[in-house]
Amino acid sequence: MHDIRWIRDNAEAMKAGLKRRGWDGLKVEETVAELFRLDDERREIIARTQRAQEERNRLSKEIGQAMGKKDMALAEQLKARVAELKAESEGAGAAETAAVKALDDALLQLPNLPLAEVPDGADEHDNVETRVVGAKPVFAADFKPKEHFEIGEALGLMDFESAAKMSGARFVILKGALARLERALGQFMLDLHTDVNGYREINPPVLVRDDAMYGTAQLPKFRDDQFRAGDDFWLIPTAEVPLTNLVREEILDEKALPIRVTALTPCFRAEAGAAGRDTRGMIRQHQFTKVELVSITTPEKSMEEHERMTACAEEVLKRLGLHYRVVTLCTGDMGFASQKTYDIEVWLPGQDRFREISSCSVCGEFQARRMNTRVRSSEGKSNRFVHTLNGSGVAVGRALIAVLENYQNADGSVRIPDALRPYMGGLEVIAAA
RNA sequence: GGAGAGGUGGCAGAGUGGUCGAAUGCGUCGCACUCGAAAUGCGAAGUACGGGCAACCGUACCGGGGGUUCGAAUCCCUCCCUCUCCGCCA
Repeated sequence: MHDIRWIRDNAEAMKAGLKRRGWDGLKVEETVAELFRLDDERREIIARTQRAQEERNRLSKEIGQAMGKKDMALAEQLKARVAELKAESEGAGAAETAAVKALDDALLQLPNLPLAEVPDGADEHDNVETRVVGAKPVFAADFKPKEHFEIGEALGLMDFESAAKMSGARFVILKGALARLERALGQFMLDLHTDVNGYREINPPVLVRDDAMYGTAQLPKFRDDQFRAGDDFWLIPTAEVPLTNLVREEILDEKALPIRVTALTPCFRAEAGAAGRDTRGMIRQHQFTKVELVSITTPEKSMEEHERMTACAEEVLKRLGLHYRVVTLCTGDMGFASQKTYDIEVWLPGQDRFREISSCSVCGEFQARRMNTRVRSSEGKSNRFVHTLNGSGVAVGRALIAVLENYQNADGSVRIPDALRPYMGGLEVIAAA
């Protein structure tokens, strides 16, 4: 969420930012003009309400004093005057509430603005490859690497049909060694982030209320992408939601920052806008496991933290011996709350292309404003909003896909990467029973 | 699910209709004392919004929302949360 005062003072920067986000020029002008109108209205109403309230307070105090002096006649006279003001004052109060809400609703619809260094572009084709790490695995000349679902199904350990019977499309059942492989990947990543990368492990709720979803900006704009649980809860689409909301409505000590937390959770996504995309296999599921990284920092440290977080996620792939590249998302491809995003894309030989396996974003104070999370200032100055960052470290389901495709053998078996063997009871190869 | 007790500043904890943004203690910051520190003494300090070039003024905030009243931290309703007992449950 943006600060209306900042928008007032930096209208041109706001407009330019929205245009870089891909907004139509006319829509930008209309939107900003409407914000100004709502804010003018709001301030005028507030001023009016306050004047009315001031008068009421003053007279009420006089009533108290009159009664103290036992001057009942004066008190009654004053009461009559306050009663007259009352209706006016109440109407003004209601108008104020409505005006504040109207402005907030409009502000909640605005995406975060891209940083200057973010490349301009319309969609994923304009993302910029920032670095490439490792190399494609080498297969025999006459062997065409299979896709993960072919490998999994042939092994009899990946079952889409049974999943469809009980839950429908976009679900999968992993069995035996593949079920364990997914568990191994999650444990491995969590251990890496806690033991080596300095994150604190959290086991959070996966059901959250509206406020939390507003805090990280899944609501109000992306309601259709979410799963509802009962009347009160949402299923989290990512552990970013509970991890970031850990500090909602807090005023933090600067000494306590940075806060680095990680969690392994199931994630739930309706995939409403993705009909027909990635329907085969387990690339895009309604339910998947992900290890998430979240950092809360001071405004000064967030950019540095962004690089650090991305490196922490990359370390997962390095240790698994997977080939990947890091791309800087262009303005048109970034998420709603992000100022700058690195995607990590892992090489999938079966698909013969890179696919996203992690996304690391710095959100500036965008989420902190929504959550009202601040850092206490040392000397006299007013408290500032913290900066928030989130990144996948990494998506477990997609990591499993990557292991299957990169470590497959011509005979249909799959070698286990060294880093995972301790988590697989020493197993070296997954082969058909 | 049933019964009861609570939710007040960074923390603890008074306050049951008017001068209460709120006693007191702890913690924090400044000053004095001290070679220095501790102890002690004195003093300072909430957040947000509106107005103003500013000093400053005003409004709101005692878990959230609504109500009663001339006036609400205080009374009523409702929701959320915490605790105790009972029931149920992985």
